[in-house]
Amino acid sequence: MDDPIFDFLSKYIDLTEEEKAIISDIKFVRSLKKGTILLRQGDMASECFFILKGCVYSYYLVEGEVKVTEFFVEKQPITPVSYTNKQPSEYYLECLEDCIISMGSAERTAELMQKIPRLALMGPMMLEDELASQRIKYDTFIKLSPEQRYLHLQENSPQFLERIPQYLIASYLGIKPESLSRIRKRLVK
Amino acid sequence: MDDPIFDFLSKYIDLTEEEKAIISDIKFVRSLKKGTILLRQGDMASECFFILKGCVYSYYLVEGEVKVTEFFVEKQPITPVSYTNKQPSEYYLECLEDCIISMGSAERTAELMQKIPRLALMGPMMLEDELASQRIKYDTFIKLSPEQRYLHLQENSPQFLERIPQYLIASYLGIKPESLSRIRKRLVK
DNA sequence: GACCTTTCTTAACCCAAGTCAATGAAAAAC
DNA sequence: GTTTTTCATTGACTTGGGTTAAGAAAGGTC
Repeated sequence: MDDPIFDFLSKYIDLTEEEKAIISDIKFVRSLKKGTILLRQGDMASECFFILKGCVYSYYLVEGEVKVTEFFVEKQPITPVSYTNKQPSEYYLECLEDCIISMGSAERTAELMQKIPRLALMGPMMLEDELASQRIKYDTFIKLSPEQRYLHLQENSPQFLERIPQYLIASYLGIKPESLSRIRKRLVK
Repeated sequence: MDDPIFDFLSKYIDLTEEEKAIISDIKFVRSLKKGTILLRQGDMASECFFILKGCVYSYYLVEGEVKVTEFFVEKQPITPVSYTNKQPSEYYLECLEDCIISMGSAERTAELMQKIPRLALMGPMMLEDELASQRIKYDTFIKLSPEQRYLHLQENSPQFLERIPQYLIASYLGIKPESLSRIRKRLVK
């Protein structure tokens, strides 16, 4: 059983084969085309997600302009703010590639928790990890110039540069595509 | 009993008078002079903090330059990343004014949890709140230009503009003090 | 008050990112 | 395979923040 979900869960908890079977039984997996919108600004998030294959990005639409805040790839969970705080979402979630995604509704989560109560222990651990990485992301952005941010991305997430179009990378770095082109040109020398 | 701590805790949990007495008994409060450093880059955080009075800020030192990431004021908890993940801190915490601060060590927290077990329920709730506000902070920074960030601060945290020197506000907004001066001048017109 | 330190403002000049427009390259659609 | 659309690059020009340096204003101290 080499499902990416179990790979992910094993970071937090050791599951027996029976427990894995229960999870496999309850989980709800969907194939989604590139361009599919998982969550729209203004909508309530009724699901959280786990990416089995593909790539998803989150963005705000500010005066018609896309502002990318995050890329998610294989083995990453996505818990929309809207799912947690029950307010309409401020941002979009969209598939950047054809994706295979496991969807988690409140009902299915409740069913899982009922059948495997100790799964609840994972919640705070995941929250802690999420908070730490969110803080690091903010602090990195603050500390670095656009050029340094590009180098940092090259260093730390080179896969992104290969599979994600440059105009979205530019937005993620807080600059325009033309500026990213120039930065790349500068760096070649 | 109008201690700011109980005001804060009441957001998450209703405490009996006995429980409040236990907390008052265990809590450890210190008066600290302006300029006191609560946490140094490279040090392990052995305490978390709750501000009863005063103002604290966090900053990185990048090539000798101060990069402010956060201001904390009355009724705010401060849980250093280093306290949670047991790694040396990457940033500093310093008193911006004379402060009265309640300090929380792992030992005192354990003692509290033992005497009032249901306090443990608060942990995940606080984490969730922290995560949401951290995300909003990042997203706001990404979405706005320096001038818009200043207007946003003026709108949402006007107290900061009164009690915090402008060169630290500038750093928090990601710009130099001279640029903030110019932005303010532009906006007057 | 006089002195010193810290903070804020202004001005001149520089540079990197934004804007606008054109072109080329690559990918998608037919 | 051709057409159409999307994406990336380049150039000319603008704009806003960085740099440096000087001086003004505000706060503390003796």
